[in-house]
Amino acid sequence: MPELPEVERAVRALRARIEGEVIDDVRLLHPALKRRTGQATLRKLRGARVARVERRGKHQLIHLDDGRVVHIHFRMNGDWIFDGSSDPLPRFARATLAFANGTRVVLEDSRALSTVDVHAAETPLGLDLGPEPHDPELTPERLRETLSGRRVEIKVALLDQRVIAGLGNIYASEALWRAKIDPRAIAATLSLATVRQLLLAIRAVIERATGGRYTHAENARLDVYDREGQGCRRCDGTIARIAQGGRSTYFCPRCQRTGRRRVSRALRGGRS
DNA sequence: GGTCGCCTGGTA
DNA sequence: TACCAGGCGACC
Repeated sequence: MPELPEVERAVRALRARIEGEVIDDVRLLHPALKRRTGQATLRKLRGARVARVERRGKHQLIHLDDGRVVHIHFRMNGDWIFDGSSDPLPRFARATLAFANGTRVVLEDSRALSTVDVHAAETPLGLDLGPEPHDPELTPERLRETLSGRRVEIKVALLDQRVIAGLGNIYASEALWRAKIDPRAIAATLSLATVRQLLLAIRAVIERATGGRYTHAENARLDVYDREGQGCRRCDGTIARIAQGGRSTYFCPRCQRTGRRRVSRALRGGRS
């Protein structure tokens, strides 16, 4: 479930439940999670109070009043379930955070790729993230500057969290469609005008999704993602799916032409 | 810069 | 049975 709007939604729900509350018990239920964080570290969380809950990109940070930070990333499938400490655990419960007031937060994640880490106080988190999409300091000029050093395809560059924090595979495809940019265009070659369109598109697709949730049942508002073989909503083209960096990209080869690479006749196969 | 592995499930 | 999955870090 996680891209920025979904994580934002999760963070807000988490904040409403746990800010100011005292931790009673934190448990990791899956071997992959236990491998990352030891039992002793978890035990020491007891009695700490949650000072504030913050999102940075797709990371969720629970700041404790002693400066420690519980750091959660949902990866592909994670989500929060809020219930009471004696309720039966959901099938894919991977971690639980129980609080003194009886609130229980369950990390549910069928694929078990989510991560939970505890950072010591006064320690840099090392998230290495770029600006948030709505950061006013993220101007077209600055984004172009960032992209100017990248010889990768623009779709691949957009998934790099150091370029823009929080953008994921769905919205990268959606934004490129909206801006009419070929996802295979080389990032460094995009003009300032094109980057300006791209930034507007990124903000628009995220804006549209905030508070929403793109499950399969509800993704009717997606223009290209998961629409391979279906008609483009803007032209007579047909949505195609290609692989970039091991991920699926959906796009319309007919109307997403900005930045498209010219292929020489010789490379194309020698026809005159 | 590109590919693979992590995990496990849903779906064609 | 095979393929695909909203992410990311390790590896060549």
